[in-house]
Amino acid sequence: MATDPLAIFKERACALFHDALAGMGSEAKAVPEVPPEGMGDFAFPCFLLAKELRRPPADIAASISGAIPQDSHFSRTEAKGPYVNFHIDPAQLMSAALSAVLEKREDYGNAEPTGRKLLVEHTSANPNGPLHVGRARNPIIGDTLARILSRCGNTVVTEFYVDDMGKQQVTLTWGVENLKRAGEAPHKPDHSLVWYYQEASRLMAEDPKVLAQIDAMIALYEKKDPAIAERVRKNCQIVLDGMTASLRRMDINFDSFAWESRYIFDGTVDRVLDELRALKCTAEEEGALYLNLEEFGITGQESKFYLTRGDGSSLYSTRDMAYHLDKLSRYDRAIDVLGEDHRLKARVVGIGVKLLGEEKPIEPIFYSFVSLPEGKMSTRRGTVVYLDDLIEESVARARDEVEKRRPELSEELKRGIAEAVGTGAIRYNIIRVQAEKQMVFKWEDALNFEGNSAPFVQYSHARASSILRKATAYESYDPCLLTHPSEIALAKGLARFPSVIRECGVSMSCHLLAQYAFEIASLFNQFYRDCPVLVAADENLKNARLALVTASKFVMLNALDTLGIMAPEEL
RNA sequence: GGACUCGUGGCUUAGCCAGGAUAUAGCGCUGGACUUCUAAUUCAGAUGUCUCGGGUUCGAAUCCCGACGGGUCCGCCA
Repeated sequence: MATDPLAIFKERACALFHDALAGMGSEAKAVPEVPPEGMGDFAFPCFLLAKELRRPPADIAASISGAIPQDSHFSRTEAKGPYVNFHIDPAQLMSAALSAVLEKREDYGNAEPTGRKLLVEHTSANPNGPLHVGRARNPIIGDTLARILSRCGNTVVTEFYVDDMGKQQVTLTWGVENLKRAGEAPHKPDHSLVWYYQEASRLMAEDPKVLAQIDAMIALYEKKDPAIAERVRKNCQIVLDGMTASLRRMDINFDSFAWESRYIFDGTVDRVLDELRALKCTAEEEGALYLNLEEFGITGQESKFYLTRGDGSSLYSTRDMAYHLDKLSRYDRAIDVLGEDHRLKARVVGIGVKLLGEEKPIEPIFYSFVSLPEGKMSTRRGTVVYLDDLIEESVARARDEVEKRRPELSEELKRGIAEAVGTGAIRYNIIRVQAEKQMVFKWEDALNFEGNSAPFVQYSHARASSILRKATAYESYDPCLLTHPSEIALAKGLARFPSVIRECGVSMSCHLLAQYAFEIASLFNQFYRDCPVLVAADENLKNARLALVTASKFVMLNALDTLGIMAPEEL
């Protein structure tokens, strides 16, 4: 059974079009496009054929259209200017869409298994304080992408790369071990520890003795001192636990954690350095090994890329090369979700990994920063909006709305709805924007529950659920009874879901899925307005509409699930 | 200074990779729809030199070059 109900129509249209074209003596191939509203379902442009056949495009379209025989899949095919447009027979489409969704249900939209195992590395934030809204774009993109790629038939593993070797983590540990906090500490561990990091950073900047102590700790750490490693890791783990707790609330979970220090302590970084040292494109300068980037097309001041310090100790990107070699040996594809500040580094790590003999590429996805209206966010300076505060605020606002709209619901139900709406709205509002566009964080946008938002989709899903709750189960349905334009438009939308998932996976972009979810919800709302279900004219029409409602509910559910957003039965 | 990236109604945004038929939507604005399966909904209307200038093309929001504006990077930090 076909997973994609549109595929059979598309193939048929292509075959008919090319048969007609062959009849005119042309071997040319044309790819169908999606025409504007009301002009059918597949459009074949005839511009490219104009040159070969030496006739105007509109002429060719008319001839081809005339040569296409009547076909049961299509209600009509017509030439419209320079295009040949195919209109899918609405009854056939309705039938194909409904049977595809109702057969696959929760799995509708999933592709056949590829047999490939992928790793999506995301978040990987320095464990020196709680996640802020700027960084939150990373886990939301990463988790959504993992869900999309999984529906595309891959086995997907998500991983958090824990940077436990950085100066920031040592600074945090120095703070925890040397500073005494006055007053009450915040309850959540990451929020409690960030004070030590901020305070230690401040002291380090004004007091050279503090700086010296921290530098001494770093030196010891780099000599692979196990005791200090344990002290630093302990604090990293505490902050990490706080971060993952916040993310869990948005249904973001990690399958594994890779600790940066591991690659130092188990000797893989040393092996990587030995191999790099032997290459022609590396050289040393006062004991420091560097990679000459000029021959890779990266010129200017950044053409010398340092791999070690003068004392031979490794640098961040070198350790990243070791990590990526390990990843690529374990998985068929390695995808990294990275902030735009990592663009150059990611390129260099990619070059390094290739030089070290790895054939598979690292596939980075970049996103631009989320800033505040008054400037960029910084944990060190404390100019941030913490993710936890945003979640609290969003859930509280959702709670107010539920209280206002559904006072009769039980306490437990209201709490569950507020949580789903509050966290869903955050995920949606971040994922709906293309990753590479920069965003300015505004509370009013982040807490938008109307229009293009998660609650809009959740609300439509709840409406569908409500109808199904009140209806008695139908035995069978006749898709031919569904002929209202709103019903047809909705069915066409439902039929598109598998190709939307595929497109998101191929282009590795998540914002298209949010847009699709919104479109389906909007189509469902129009159907809801135009076509009464429970009080339909007769029993047969009611059953057919119940089938359409059921299918719509599954598609909205699947789209929301792929976006990592809960779909409550009631709102 | 060099490199990368983004620039689409008042605000936010899709389309750009694979150029083609009236540029997608949301917010906001004006006006309408709750005796109707949940109005977090819906309908109508106003709002655009697709940053600017060149080029390629029968045809450019889309490709190329240049400029301008925002962001980011250019450390033996991470």
